[in-house]
Amino acid sequence: MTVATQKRSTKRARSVEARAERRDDILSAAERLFAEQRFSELHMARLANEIGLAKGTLYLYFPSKESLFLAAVQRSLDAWYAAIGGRLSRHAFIDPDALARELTDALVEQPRLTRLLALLHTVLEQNITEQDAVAFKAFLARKMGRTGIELERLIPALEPGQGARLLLQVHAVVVGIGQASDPSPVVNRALERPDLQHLQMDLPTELCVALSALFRGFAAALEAQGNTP
Amino acid sequence: MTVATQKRSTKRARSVEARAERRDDILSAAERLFAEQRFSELHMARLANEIGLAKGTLYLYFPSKESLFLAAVQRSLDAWYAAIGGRLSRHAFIDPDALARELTDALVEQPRLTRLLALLHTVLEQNITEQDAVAFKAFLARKMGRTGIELERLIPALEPGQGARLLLQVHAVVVGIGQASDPSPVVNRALERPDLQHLQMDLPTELCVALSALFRGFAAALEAQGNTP
Amino acid sequence: MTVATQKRSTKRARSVEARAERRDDILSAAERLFAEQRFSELHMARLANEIGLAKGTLYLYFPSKESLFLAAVQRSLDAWYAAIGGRLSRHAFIDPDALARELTDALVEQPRLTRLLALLHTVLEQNITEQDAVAFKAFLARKMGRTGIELERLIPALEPGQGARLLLQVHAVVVGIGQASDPSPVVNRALERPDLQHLQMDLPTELCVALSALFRGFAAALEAQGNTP
Amino acid sequence: MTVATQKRSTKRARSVEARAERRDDILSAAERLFAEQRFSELHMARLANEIGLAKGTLYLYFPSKESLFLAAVQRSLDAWYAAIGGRLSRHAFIDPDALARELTDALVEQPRLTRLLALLHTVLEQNITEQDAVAFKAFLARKMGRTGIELERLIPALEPGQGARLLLQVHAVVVGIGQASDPSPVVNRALERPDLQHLQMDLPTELCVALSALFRGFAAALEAQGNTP
DNA sequence: TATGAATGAGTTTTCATTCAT
DNA sequence: TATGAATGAAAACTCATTCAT
Repeated sequence: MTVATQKRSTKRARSVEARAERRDDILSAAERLFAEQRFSELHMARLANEIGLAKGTLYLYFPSKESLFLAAVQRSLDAWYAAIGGRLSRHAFIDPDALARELTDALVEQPRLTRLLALLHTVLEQNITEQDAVAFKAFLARKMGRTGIELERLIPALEPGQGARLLLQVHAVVVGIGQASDPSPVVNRALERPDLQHLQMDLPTELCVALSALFRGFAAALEAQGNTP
Repeated sequence: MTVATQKRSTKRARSVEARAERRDDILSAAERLFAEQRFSELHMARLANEIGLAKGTLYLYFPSKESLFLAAVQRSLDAWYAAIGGRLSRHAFIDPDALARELTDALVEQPRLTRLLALLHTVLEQNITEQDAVAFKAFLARKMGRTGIELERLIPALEPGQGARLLLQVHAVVVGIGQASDPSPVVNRALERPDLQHLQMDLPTELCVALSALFRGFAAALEAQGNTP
Repeated sequence: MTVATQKRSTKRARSVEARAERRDDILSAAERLFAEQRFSELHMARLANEIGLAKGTLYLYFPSKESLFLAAVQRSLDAWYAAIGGRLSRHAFIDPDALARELTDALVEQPRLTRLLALLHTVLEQNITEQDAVAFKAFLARKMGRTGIELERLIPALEPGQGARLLLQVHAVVVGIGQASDPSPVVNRALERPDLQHLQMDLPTELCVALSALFRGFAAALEAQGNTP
Repeated sequence: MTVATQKRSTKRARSVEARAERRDDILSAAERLFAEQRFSELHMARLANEIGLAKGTLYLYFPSKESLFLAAVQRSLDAWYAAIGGRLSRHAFIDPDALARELTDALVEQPRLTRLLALLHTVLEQNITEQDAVAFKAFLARKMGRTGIELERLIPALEPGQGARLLLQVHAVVVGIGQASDPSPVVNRALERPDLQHLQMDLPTELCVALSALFRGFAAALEAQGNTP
């Protein structure tokens, strides 16, 4: 199917940079292959082969398959938050629709993130060490905190801390719509039937609508609260 | 050759009613045990044993483990929609907060539904026949269609068909927040740390907030649209 | 595939004759289905369904699947020996070629016998009671004894007892060529290749050649022995 | 997730030779154990354990149980043909009895071959890939072709191609008599009864007689044909 | 560092047979 | 007799991970 890239260079990664680069290669390959195959179907052997490494070598960079994919999730989330940061910094204030659009556009640039996020709850978080869990969640808290503050800057109605909370809900919505819009092949075929087509969800469209509504509603609720304390 | 060393036989379900009842017993047990153990840890043997049946008997009622749990999801969803129907029918009109509250309350009455829903995308829909997928999605379409119309009655701003679409988003939100609020034990422990506590999500609270915002925002968007066509 | 005959008459077989007839129906169905499906793929449920009986009913007639098929083998062997008897009785003496032809022709009239015989050694005789084994072998001894005597009548060179012994070898040859000429679908496909076609064996042709050679050689050996005692 | 609790590791077969040797060890063990236990009773676990390997390791050498035993059949057949080749090369010409004796003696040196051959038709050839089937049959064609030519040299009456054909029949006879002379324990007990003893077949004796007759008859038929064309 | 041979835990599903009805 | 619901034993194979080289 996918031809083994087999770089056959397989030089030893001696320097720190070389190691970091190889680690990144692994994550990229994992991300790429994961777009084609489900987690359980994507074997470490295939991944190693794709990169031109031996199976054992992967374990010099990641202690487990779960840990490897957790790193991939993290990397992809990182990129998303970076993209969001860049986009938001260009606004002085922003209305719900525009914010939803920015987040959605930033997500579309990371087309593999949603699949990876779906792994998070159902697979990865079931099979990692507490240490990894803490590290990942701390990373998430950091990113959300930072971007939350940015949101609070853009949406005056948001009080301190509510930006991050809003982001938690954004996450949930991304996960939910992400899963609904990425059905398995079998389900996909079922949803092609005329009478079931309206159950299909297009990720960008629906996500933008949902986020927009969420932001609008959130703001409205806060204003209502604010007006009638 | 294969000797069946009968131990103690359960009463035979010969009538149609008895069969339906036994099927229901199986689903109830599956639901109950699934609240304790993850899907992959919940073996058919344990399930059978719990009910006092032999493993093979389960397969007289469901062709596979996946199919069994799909039926459990369906039953639980059915109950949720029934509860929603009952609750909504008592309103002539409804505001976003109240609607969010009703849906949330109805969900809280089905505490196992969210976990089952999380299975849907990641496990069940990967391993079922197209026929089962069609049946399940048709069931979903029916329920959503009916309840969608009810929503359109309660929220005048909703045009025909938008009730069901809104429900698709409700589903996504339920799935997303459901997963976020039901972390694995390891993650749970991580989230107990002071600096990570704010990542915890309480299902009823957050769901109600999110749905309320969603409805409010949806209505607002529609009105905005309606006012400036 | 094969449409369930579903006689739905399913009258109770009260008289002895009715029982015998039903037993025969079962054997006929077993033989017929066994021509389509290998032993392990031919389930008792399918067999029962084909006849329009319930699974359990089969066990009122045969104590086990193996026993059922052993009876089928026996019935088919019986028919073969009957056919042979009829054919041989029409000769006063016979030459090797003609004898081989008669046996082969008699076998061709029982096209399912060879498959059943292949079951005998590898499956049935591994899983029957000693009692059944004795009964079957005694039956075989009876048939072979009788026909052996007939052979001794037709081939003067044969001394008493050698007819039966010759038949044992005939059996072996029938089994061996029977298996070789009835390859599995996969092997069949392999044997269609030009360079492998010469490994194909046509049962009637090869059997006749082999038996003819066997008889001719047997007679020659005896004569050689007889001439130089 | 899946923790590999290494116990004691066998020496790793890294070189090509070491791998070939290990493969051979596996085949030898399989052959040896198969003399004691029927195919279905001989579990891969037992086999692995016997060699001091883990189950999984077997699958590094053979893709399936069937494929493993097919290789065993092939190896054993190979040895038989080698033995035959050696024996026949010592003759300038040969009479039927002597030929039968050589083949029988060569077979007796491979006491496990007949059992393995019985597997071929009933089990192995039902469960292999077409590719494996082709490879095996091609191997067989090669061996038979070579030995067939040898036969044609030794038996002048044989025309080109008839040596191989004769070998096909030899195969069939070996299979048939092999099965008849290797009854299951139960049948064996039945055949110990005085009135059934004459159904017992002694492999070397009966095979030699049958082959001798076959060759003699074959030659006679050819001569008859040759004399009266 | 890299390799890849070796490890071994882990579980659904089938189907001949039984027996309550 | 007939039914068919219930029984439960049974085993090959995968693949993440390890570790000798």
